[in-house]
Amino acid sequence: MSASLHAIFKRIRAEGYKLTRPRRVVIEVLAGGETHMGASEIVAAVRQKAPDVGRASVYRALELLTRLGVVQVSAMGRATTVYMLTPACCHHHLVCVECRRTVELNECALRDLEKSLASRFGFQVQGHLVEIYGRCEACQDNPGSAPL
Amino acid sequence: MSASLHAIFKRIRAEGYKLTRPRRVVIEVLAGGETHMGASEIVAAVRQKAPDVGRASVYRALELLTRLGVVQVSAMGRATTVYMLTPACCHHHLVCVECRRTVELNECALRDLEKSLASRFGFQVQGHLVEIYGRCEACQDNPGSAPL
DNA sequence: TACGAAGTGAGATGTTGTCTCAATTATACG
DNA sequence: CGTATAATTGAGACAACATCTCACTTCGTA
Ligand SMILES: [Zn+2]
Ligand SMILES: [Zn+2]
Ligand SMILES: [Zn+2]
Ligand SMILES: [Zn+2]
Repeated sequence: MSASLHAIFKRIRAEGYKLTRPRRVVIEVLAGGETHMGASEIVAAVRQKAPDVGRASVYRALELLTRLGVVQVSAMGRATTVYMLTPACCHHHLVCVECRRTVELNECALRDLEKSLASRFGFQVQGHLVEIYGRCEACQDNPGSAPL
Repeated sequence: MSASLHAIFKRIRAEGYKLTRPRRVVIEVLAGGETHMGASEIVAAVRQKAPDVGRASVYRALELLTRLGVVQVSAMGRATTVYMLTPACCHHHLVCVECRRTVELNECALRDLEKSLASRFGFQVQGHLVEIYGRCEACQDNPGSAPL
């Protein structure tokens, strides 16, 4: 799925940042968990593996990793955000706005677009996020019955 | 840009919800403001137009409007979310992970994909969100200098 | 008019995110 | 391998954000 952990670690050092324990554990947790996790879930999982890691450091790590393009933040149609490792082999999300269930898509419609952006805007593309919203089959008849 | 306010109001009633003052004002604020606004900005703007509207109702309206596909929530690479009216004529975001500046794109690479999803997954597509992350020209040389 | 369902405002409460600062540690260099 | 040093950390205070409860209002319908 995502780039190997080793490659990510190397990347952090290459950018001039230290590869510290909090950063390493956050990455491992994201790699081992669900496709996307809330910040509090990440904090809990990190402290299970490394009880001495502070909450602030988890947030700081997530912020850095987002800047590096290693991690992506998404709202998934909600008020609070979730984090995920940026998938190397592109997967987009189909999100049901009623029940919040998601389906992962393995096709990508943006590769060509990305290339053209680099030249048109001088933009150094790190990755992209695509979320398609709607109602899943089950929720089309009984709207407003979101279980989550 | 987005569907006309009148069309949105009609839509709310058509779905069986009441068109109340909080809901109307939230929509007006989103239509009149920046392309995307944080929840607290929305609350402030709403209370300027209608001081008697409670914060909870603003959140409730945003939640409903998101379920209806009228509003989209996005993280824009940050820990806190922003809201925007779902653009009728598709615009995608190019987001700089360093300085948070964004560029709006007016092309859409997903229309065909959307159609095929409907048949393959029985999914009733309401809209989609595309964010492309990277570093803008100015931030490629001096990373970590985010002003915002 | 009486009813019930849907919606609301206020504020308590809970959750999430940020900040400060002394103490610690990863890395480069000798 | 120490040592120097700047980056990074943990703790907990703090601030912002989001949700929940509940009595009250609104509105369509009988
Ligand atoms: Zn659903
Ligand atoms: Zn893609
Ligand atoms: Zn930038
Ligand atoms: Zn599009």
